[in-house]
Amino acid sequence: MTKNEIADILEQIGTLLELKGENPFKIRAYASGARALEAIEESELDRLIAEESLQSVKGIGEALAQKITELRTTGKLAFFEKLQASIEPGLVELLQIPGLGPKKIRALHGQLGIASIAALSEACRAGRVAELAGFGEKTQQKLLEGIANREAYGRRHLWWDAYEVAAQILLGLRALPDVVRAEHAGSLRRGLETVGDLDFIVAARQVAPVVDWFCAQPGVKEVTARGETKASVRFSSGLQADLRLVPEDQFVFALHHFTGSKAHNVEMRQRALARGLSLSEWGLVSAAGEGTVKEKVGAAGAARMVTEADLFAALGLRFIPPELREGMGEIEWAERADLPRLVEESDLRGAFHNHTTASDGRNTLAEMTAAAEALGWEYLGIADHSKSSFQANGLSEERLLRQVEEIRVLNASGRFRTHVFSGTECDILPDGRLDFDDDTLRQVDYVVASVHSAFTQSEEEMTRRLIRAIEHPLTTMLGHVTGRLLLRREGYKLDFGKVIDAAIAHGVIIELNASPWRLDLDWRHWHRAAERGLVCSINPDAHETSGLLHVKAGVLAARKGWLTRDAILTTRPLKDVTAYLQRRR
DNA sequence: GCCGTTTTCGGCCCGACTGTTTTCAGTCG
Repeated sequence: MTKNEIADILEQIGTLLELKGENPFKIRAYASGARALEAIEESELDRLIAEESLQSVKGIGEALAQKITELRTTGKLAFFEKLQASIEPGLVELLQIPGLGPKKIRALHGQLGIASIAALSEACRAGRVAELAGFGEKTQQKLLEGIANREAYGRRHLWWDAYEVAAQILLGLRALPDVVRAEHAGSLRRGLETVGDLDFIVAARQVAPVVDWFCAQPGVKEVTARGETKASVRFSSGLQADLRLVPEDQFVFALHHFTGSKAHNVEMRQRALARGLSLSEWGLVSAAGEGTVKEKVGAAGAARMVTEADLFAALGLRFIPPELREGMGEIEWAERADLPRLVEESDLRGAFHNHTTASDGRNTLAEMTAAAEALGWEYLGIADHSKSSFQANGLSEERLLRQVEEIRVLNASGRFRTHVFSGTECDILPDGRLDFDDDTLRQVDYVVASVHSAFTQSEEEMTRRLIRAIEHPLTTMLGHVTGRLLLRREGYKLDFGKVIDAAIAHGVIIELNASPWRLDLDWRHWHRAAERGLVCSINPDAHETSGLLHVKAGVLAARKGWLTRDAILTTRPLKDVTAYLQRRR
């Protein structure tokens, strides 16, 4: 079991103990034990266990040392299993409702016997929750809203989660002997930040074995439809997946149709009609009803229609990448043949805004650097939290300066080919000031300024606050500008036009936070913003080594925002980035 | 459950906001 997996279990123990009403300090001991464990490197952990000296680590005592050792050596923990069995699983689920913490859940369970979201919903509607001490009408109403939101959100899934499932299925489909062509389609292929369901388009020599294989995928909870041309399944995660089987000569049309979006398809069909053609998922035919596309675009043209590029060409268009197919002007651009060459994952040479165990990350500076080196990155920016982010173990001035020194030593050692930039994710205080004084800020290579508090300010206050941070001469870039958490929390209210104008005027970068939960600033703003000169930085906001991979989601969002390599700082080589940052200091 | 030059028991412990209260508990980031 990896150290982060062990830390996860310590966290879960903390949560379960909270629900039991345990001593809060004991609960915190589990959380801080998890933090302490993350700050140890894997090889070091094995050495400490072998030497029975885990207790020498601050935050790990006798009890935690024993539990960590048991998990590392056996992969299990009897104490944890017993604890899990002693608590109704529905209570853990209740923690997902905003406004409900362990205390309130205990009251609901103890006094009303509520142990599931469904039971909570029923009790709220019956007015029984408002009658409890410590609860009231407003709380009851808020809980109902939270449950309703959760249900609405529950119908969609993060792109990243959907992609992980879809990528495996696509690989499997393509490996089947009967499959000629297979692609995924829908909002997943368009790289939308959330995905409703998965669509797979397959051309196969034989249908039945493909359908059988699809319905037998691991995690399939229910087969909701199963026929000659289509099968639908639902996974235990709630994610739905459709498989569509089409003849090989219709594959391109089906792929284009099911990739969408609806707005894009409507425009494409109108364009076809204007040329006397009719476009559908089945093909491109004469709109008069008689004859096929061969008579309209020539036999040679129809014979060549094996890729989407052929389909677009038949309508006088350059190929439109799926990410741009949102009905937001892409067809006019493709007609003029000047679609931008969108950024690609291979263009990236590094990333800023990453965390280590110094604040709330789960891997050490050396582990994060090694992971960046393994990705072939020329540079890695570290930006741990600043002092006001107590909840995230933000760094004081002293700890920040110590980290700057640690990074200087690491760079000088030549241990990694990847250069590390020292930075800070500096809180923007409610009045727009930064969390560190200028002397401290001048010690780091760059500053990511982010909001982590007072989310409920008015649009005017929040806009003024961000602009004040932008005007600070030492701000390099803004972090997750709206603070949204996809499917969980809306971003705060903001006048985007004013903030973007200010950023351009002061040469401040805005990050495209590539965390699959954020993807913030939203892709919908980027096309216009970049045209006006805004520079983007694709930042994974990684809190562990695997989080660096999230730049993949960031690149997709950037492509949806029409961004080219030139608009993105993190595609530039180390030499240029270094010069850029030095000009800003 | 962890910690310790006020040390083996008693303290640990950020601040804003909300909704419930009439001085504060619970939640959140």
